[in-house]
Amino acid sequence: MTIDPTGATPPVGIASPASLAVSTVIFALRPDPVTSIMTLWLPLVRRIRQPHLGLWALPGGWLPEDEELGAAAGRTLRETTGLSPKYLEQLYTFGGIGRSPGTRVVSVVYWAMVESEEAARTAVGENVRWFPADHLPELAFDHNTIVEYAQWRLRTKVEYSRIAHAFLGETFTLAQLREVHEAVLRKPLDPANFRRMIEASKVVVATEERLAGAPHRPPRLYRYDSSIDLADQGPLGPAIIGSAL
Amino acid sequence: MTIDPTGATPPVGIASPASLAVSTVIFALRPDPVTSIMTLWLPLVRRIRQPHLGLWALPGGWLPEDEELGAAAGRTLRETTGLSPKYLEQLYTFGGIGRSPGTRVVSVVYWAMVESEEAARTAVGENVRWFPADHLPELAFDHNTIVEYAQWRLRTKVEYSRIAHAFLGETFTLAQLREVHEAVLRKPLDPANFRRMIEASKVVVATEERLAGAPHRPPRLYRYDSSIDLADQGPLGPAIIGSAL
DNA sequence: GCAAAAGTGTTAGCCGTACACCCATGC
DNA sequence: GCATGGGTGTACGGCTAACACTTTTGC
Repeated sequence: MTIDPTGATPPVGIASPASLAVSTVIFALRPDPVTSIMTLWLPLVRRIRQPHLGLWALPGGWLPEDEELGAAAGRTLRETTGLSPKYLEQLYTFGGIGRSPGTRVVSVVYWAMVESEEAARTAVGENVRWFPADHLPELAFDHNTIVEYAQWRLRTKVEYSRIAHAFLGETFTLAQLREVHEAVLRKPLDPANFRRMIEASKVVVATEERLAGAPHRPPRLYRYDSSIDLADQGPLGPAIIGSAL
Repeated sequence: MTIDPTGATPPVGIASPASLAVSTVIFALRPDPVTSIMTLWLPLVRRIRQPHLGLWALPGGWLPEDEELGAAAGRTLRETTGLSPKYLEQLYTFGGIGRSPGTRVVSVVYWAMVESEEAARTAVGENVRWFPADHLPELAFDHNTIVEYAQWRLRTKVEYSRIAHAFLGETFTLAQLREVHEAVLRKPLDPANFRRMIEASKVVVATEERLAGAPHRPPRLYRYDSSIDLADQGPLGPAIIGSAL
């Protein structure tokens, strides 16, 4: 009986049972090329090795011995896509035996959000490209499943926590914030009720500035109130917010 | 640039960056020895190796190359505690660099629930013991943090999903089901409103049997309706329910 | 009959939804 | 001034909390 739970000594007599990788599902809001409506997009990288050479996959890499899990997720996505996430949180660990041909690979997967402006700045090349989240090609490994799960998590979490501002810049209008919710939840929201819901949650504070230029009444700009977070994130805390990677 | 996200080939030139372990937080409901009120308990195993020799820890073990993550969690907890969980779900992956002296250990942690009767049958020995969840001793590694997080997950999940029946046997009274909710949420619930809430959710079906023996009106026995599960468990599905390990 | 828990009924308040309506700006 | 989105007011319906009340058993 080998009772050595989560212990420190490596498995005696067992040589490297599985390889440990870290991957990230990154979300950003970008306008649909034809309708201009904001929808969910995510960047993928083309595989330049076997297996699944040529297929699109989530950015990621192997876990170095001296790097924290979240830090490794942030680093690999910055190295491969050039993006700096505003929010990063562990999603799930995928370790199915058959998920990768050859050696067993266990992937600790994170999910992240980047601002729309940051996403627009990204270098898009032959091996990095943005895809609309609900029209993905066939991905490498089990990455289609992973993306599905990440989208589900994003949708549920937008409703009970207030993470939507991670898609936006420092200041934003309530219409922009509503646009985020609508894109994630894939349904229109009543502007009046949305305003009251956000005001009641107290997660935003009004600034004195207004956004001019449009042929309507100029909307007020708001700022996220970092001192308040109503969502009970649990004893682990809410992962990395801001560019504190 | 090593782009090989979640890939198949082991890290080239990097020898076994971290050891992979699997641990489980197991919950059961047992009566408080003095007040007889049902509260949350969990079984721990005493460490019989360094580091943290002698301290109590979560049951677990190393991940074999040919075993699924959930299966390994179920097997190790059965081997160390003799318990068969009725519900098992991945909790979180802990991989902090300093969490274990010596080699880097990444632990994929699961959480589980066992029936009260099953828990009562368990062999309790020198190296396996039940502890009340809110009066734990100092545990090995970061296991205190892990248990905290698991309790938080259990509390939140009891409210939006209907997993409380995993603590109970095949049939149960609504008072017993309410007792589960009260123990997990640590607050009393109105019997009348609880009844209506459960009936509205349609997760239980009434049987014709009643529980006699007490000096009151005998309560009706209910059964869990496996065909209905209102909680949106996401694309990954709800982990293992029943003894299908 | 009496105590105690099972089970039913009723009411008040809160909250999400729907929608009518006024406000302010560019053209 | 007119179209359009920003912003406010209000009323309805469903859900939950609180609690009175009836039912059914063992003693």
